[in-house]
Amino acid sequence: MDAVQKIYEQLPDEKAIQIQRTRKDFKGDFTLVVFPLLRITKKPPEQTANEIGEFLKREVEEISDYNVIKGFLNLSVDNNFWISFLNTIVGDPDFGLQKRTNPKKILIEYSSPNTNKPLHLGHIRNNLLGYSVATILETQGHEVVKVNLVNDRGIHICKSMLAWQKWGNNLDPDKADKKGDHLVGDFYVKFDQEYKKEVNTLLQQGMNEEDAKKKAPLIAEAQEMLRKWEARDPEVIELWKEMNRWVLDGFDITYKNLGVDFDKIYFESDTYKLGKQLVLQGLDEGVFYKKEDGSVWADLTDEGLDEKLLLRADGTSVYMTQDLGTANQRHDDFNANELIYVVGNEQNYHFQVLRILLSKLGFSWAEQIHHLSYGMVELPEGKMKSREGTVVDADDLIEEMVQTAESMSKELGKLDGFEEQEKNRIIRTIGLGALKYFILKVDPKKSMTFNPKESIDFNGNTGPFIQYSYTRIQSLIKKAKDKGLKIPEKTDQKPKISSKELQLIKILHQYPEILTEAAANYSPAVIANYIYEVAKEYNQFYHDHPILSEEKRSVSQFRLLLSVQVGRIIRSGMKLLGIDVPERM
RNA sequence: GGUCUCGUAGCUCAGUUGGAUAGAGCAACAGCCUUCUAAGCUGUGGGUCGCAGGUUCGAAUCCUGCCGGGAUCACCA
Repeated sequence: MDAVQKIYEQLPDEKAIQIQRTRKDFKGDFTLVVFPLLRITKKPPEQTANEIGEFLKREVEEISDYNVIKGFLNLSVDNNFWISFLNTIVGDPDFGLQKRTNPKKILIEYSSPNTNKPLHLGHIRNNLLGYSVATILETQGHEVVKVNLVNDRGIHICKSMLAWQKWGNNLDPDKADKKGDHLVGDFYVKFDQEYKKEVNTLLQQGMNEEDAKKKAPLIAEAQEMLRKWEARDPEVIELWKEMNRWVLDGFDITYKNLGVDFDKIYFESDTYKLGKQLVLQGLDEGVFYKKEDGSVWADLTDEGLDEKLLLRADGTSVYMTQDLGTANQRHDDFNANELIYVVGNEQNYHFQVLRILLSKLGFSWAEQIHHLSYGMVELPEGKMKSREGTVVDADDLIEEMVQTAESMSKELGKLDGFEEQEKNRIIRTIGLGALKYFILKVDPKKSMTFNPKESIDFNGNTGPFIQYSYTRIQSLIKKAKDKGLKIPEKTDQKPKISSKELQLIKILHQYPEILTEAAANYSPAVIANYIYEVAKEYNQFYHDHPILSEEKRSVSQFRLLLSVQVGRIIRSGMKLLGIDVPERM
């Protein structure tokens, strides 16, 4: 910008300075797009570019050369700059981590399971996204609180409980030799089957469908149970506590396998009454209104939306009421600057309304609520439907991935010479790495297709490929040490560097930008795709250039240094995604 | 029907927020194991960026309208 001012004696608009990375097929590192500057220079694009380029080459030390193609001024940065950049980052183990002067306190809610069935593929996407975004924000210097709101009450919970009472034969997870969440899920399915039978019978007796669904004895019993639960009936409460414990123990295992965790777990049974007070307050203030039957509503037609029910005629809450309450409570509990909800895109409307209602109630922090909306996970055959048994169970899937990792590794002879225990750890890391990476590399907001067969692929743009690149670097470092080759802290000499080495350094240079972008968009996918690029670039470089050759020691040292740094970037990037990398594989 | 969202190679996905000749992997085909791990590397073929307009020096990207898929518009959570 200064350059433009000096040459043309006029300060350009900040927006008019467009500097970007030069495309691969052109010579240069950074490109200045001169089109926006023509208004000031009043000269043809090429002449303008040449004038600026000449000036920069003369005045700025780091810029070694330039070339002009049409309206693009490609600037080449001196190799010494890249070498000293590499030296700098090697000396900074926290390279890329932002030290913010004004860190935010960010609360992120994710997972939010129901305690009537086990976790499935959709939950996996949710959990991985939530955990990863939390880690990314932390590295950006923010204080992050991870929260899980467990939906542990309601009619669906009663359905499982009722089925257990009727057909459970006092079975528990130990006796059934089954994870508790799966056992309870079985009863949920059982309920639905029996309920359907009843509805069919009623239909055959000539009842219409709507009535039959309402009048079936089982649903009536479940509703009765819910009433008892709300009245704190001791027997029901005890059963409820026990079965929830089974499920939660089961979830803990799945969470542990996925490598996710929480700072605080909320239970809906504790919070479901919140919000009513807020609504009544809003009613007093005239923000909401009451209908003749006594129900309370919000009028959102000004915003282009419908009316929204907040309290039923009998004074009980709905989902939205609760969410108003929990949002408020959370804001009070943590005084967070930002609240992120990781929730599927089927609730986009809900969160749109939630934000509007909170601001209508006068909460200034309403705008700090972010809905991290993610798309459905579909199977090649179509959508997953729990009732039709086409869900992919989380535990089954994890197990399947690990088993595939095992058989692939065996086939390739990768596991020879490992202790049993270490072998198991490695195949777990790889199997889960494949699964996690497959899910995280896709832009969160897009719905994605999950093909179980393809996801287990370990070649190409996959987690195992990246893990593999990392372990090769580790092995390289070890072998270098064994050979007595010292890994340099930095390189003081000025080695001649090849184009591939340069390219790698330039890619590493982008790391901080990538982190910022990922944090701003709440998108681990940005990092995933970047790490793949690093790993791929490294593999190509690695293939072309032997590093440990005796005769070219000085060159080798530099390459070793570069390898170490690539390894660090891969490891930290994978950590941000919540994916482990093995030291050897 | 209203609102939101997505549409890029046969398949799964990127595309640095408006820049240059559109990028990977898988699948197909042809090569590469005396270098440190071949879970790798090299090459070939494959595109009307859903369609049509508009905005401007310049559009996969922004605006409008169609077409197609998905979500949502519950006194379910």
